[in-house]
Formats: sequence, structure tokens, C-alpha cells
Amino acid sequence: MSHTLGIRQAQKQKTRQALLDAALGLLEEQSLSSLGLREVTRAVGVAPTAFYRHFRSTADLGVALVEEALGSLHPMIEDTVSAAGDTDERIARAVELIAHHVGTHPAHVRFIARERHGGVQPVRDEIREQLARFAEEVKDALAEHPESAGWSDDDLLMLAGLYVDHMLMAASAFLEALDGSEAERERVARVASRQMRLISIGRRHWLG
Amino acid sequence: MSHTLGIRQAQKQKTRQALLDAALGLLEEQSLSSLGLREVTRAVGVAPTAFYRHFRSTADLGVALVEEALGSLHPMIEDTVSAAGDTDERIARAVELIAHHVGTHPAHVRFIARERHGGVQPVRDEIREQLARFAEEVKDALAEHPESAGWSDDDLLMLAGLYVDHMLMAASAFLEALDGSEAERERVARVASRQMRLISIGRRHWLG
DNA sequence: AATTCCAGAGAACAGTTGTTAACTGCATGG
DNA sequence: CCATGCAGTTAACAACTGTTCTCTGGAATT
Repeated sequence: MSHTLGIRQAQKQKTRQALLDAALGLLEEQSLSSLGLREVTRAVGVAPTAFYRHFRSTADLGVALVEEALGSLHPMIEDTVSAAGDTDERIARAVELIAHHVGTHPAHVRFIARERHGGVQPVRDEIREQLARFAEEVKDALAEHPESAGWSDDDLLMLAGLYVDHMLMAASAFLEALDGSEAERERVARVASRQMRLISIGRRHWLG
Repeated sequence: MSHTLGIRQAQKQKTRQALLDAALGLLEEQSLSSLGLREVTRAVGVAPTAFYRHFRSTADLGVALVEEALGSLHPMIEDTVSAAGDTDERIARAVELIAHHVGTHPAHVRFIARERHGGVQPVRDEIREQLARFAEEVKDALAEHPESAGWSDDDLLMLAGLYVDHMLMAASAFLEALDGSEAERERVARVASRQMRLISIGRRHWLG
């Protein structure tokens, strides 16, 4: 069914991925709106004009990076929210998962945190859309919990949004502590956990 | 006591302020790391070299912008948290105040949201420091509430951090809705209010 | 009144940027 | 096996960047 990619298309995708990787690397010390197309091609070792075979502009590349950074995260999120165990266990697992993901994909996390409010509109829009989808998925998962009995759809969505926002905050805090001491990272994890616990407590007493 | 500024220094501060204003305007459609020094001086109508009389670099100008945007906010925050009235009244007042501030200083809010995770380290550091001071002040104000009896200093600070983060989220959401319909802005206000209320409920049931 | 100081101007520098055009060589489909 | 398609190259373009040095006019100091 899945036919093998021709040599041609395979090579193309390889260069495309090299451009994405190089850009992601360069974006650790600047933002997308200052990323030059030549800068990227130079890092890959390819002619500037080759860039146009893959992206219309650096903004276009940015949108592709959003999909790469967030697209693969949906199953992970859904898993976390609908996992078994009591609230505290779920929180511990969620924080652990965030910390792990920041450790393995720091550049992706940095990119999202940076460009969420960054200077390039199409990229902001794409991030907003993806995060809205996350919130929707979290809402659906929350609706399955017995604690959600009596909750309106609207209230569930506002709670889901709070969780998603806080996940990003926690991820960004972990990122800042990545080059710090082990104790520093432990402190970040403890604060994030307690904040999530407080939100969960608020959830439990929301009605009535 | 306060002696009048000489004509010389007065003119200098005027140009300095013009540079800051022009930069803030240009930053509505890009981020600091892509802001050129010549771009700023051109917008003011002054020679590129004049820039150096006021700032070492655009990063330096960015740090000055952080102070301009956040420095004057301390009294307002303290007021809000320690205001009289029950929790819901305080929340309504806080959200109203945020919405108003976003309406009167949109460029400042955009700048802070954008550069908080932006590509210029000195600016990120300055914003983090100022926000930490906000959290500290909110913590002190919260400690005065009767509901804070039995709370550890550490827990109060994590709650304060949650409030500060959420204020920024709300401000950013208002900003995105600025060019939208009145109904859209109303919706943002309602969501922000309910999220704050949920946090406050979590606070009330935190102990025990 | 004479001197010092300094915000801003002007010109020039080497290096960068995005984009266009015409090209080359090789994998592909007929 | 040959003709087409297309990823990537080369060269050139005008426009832009940060930074240095020299200069000037008028406010500040003595």
C-alpha cells in the first residue's frame, strides 16, 4: 500500500528537514522575525535559492515548525488527562511528562513559548489554533471524569484552557531551569505541581 | 529642591523618549531581536549615530522599555489585591483594571508578552526580575488577608505566581481581542473572571 | 567673555539581506 | 532509450545593516 518514496522525493524531504533543523537551532538565540533565509541555508550548506523549493518565506517555515513541534503532542496530552489514578498521581505524572519532554525537545518548547506571542502573525495564528485544539481535547477527556458531573461545556472548556496555559508555563519554567542545578529543577517541579493541585482543588469545589 | 533641567538635558531626554516611542511602535509588527537601530532613528528623523548617545544597543533600549512598561504598574497591582470587598468583587475589579490597561497601553502589553520569552536575554532577564517583584508584592498583600492564616510563605508565593501569570495571560487575551467585536471582548473577560474565581476557590480549600 | 563640553550630523566602511534569472545534472515516466 | 521535470547552483541586483571617525553648533561652565 505505502509505496517507497522515489530517490528524488526522499532527497528533497531530507533537505527540507535539514532546513527545519537548522532553523530550530538558530532560533535558540533569536526570534523568527529576525531569522534570515540565507542564514538558514548557510547553516545547512546549501544555496540560498534552494530555500524557495521548500518554503515561500521564513514565516512559512515557521508554520511548518509549529506543526512539527505540536503536531505529535496530541496523543501524549490525551493520555495524561485520561490516565488512571487519583488526582495527585495524575498531576505527578503530568509534571514528570512535561519535564521529560522539555529535556528531550528543548528547542521545540522554546520555539513555541517564544513565537506564541512573537512577531509573525501566521505563526501566532497556527499556534493559537493548535492550542485551541489541545484545549478541546482536554475538555473532552475531562468530561469523562466522574468529577465533571453537572459541569457545563463552557465551564469545562475554561478549565481545560487553564490547564493548557499552565502546562505551557510549566514547560517554559523547566526550560529556564535546564542549565541550572538539579535542585533548581526540583524546585520548579514542586511549584508547578502545587499550582496544578490548587487548580484541581478549585475544580472539586467549583459547583455549589 | 527639584532644580529645573537645563535646556540641554531636556532636549536629550526628549529625543530619548522619541526613540523609545518609535521603537515601541515598530515592535507591534516584529520582535526586538529583529529591530534595527537605523530603523528606529529613521522613524524619529534623527541620524543613526545619535542612537549611541542614548543606548548602547537595541537590547539596551529593550531593557529601558521593560522599565517603562512595568515600572509604573506596581502601585496598581498592590491596590487591586489589597482592595476592600469580597473575592468576587476583587476579581471583577481586577479584570476590569486589566482590560482598561490593555486598552490604554496596548503596545506596552504586547511588548512584555512578546519579549518575556523573546530572543534577547537581557530583556528576558529584566522582565523575569520585574515579574518576580510583582509576585513578591502580591504575596505580601495576600498575607494580609484573613484567608491566608496558616499558609506557609512558600505556598503564598506559589499562589502569587499563579495570579501574576494569569494576569499576563488575561492581558494577552484582551490584546488579541482588541480589534475584535465587543462581544468577543466580553467573552474574554468572562473566561478570565471564571478562571480567577476557580483559582480563588482552590485557595479557600487549600488547607486541610 | 572666553572656554569647554557634548548631542547630533555627515560620510564612509565592509558585510549582510531577499529576490530574480538563467543554468546544470540527474531521477523519472513514456 | 530518450525526453521531460525539477532540486539545487551560480551570479548578480539594489537595498539594507551596525559601527567608526570627523566635524559642528550651541548650551554650560568658569
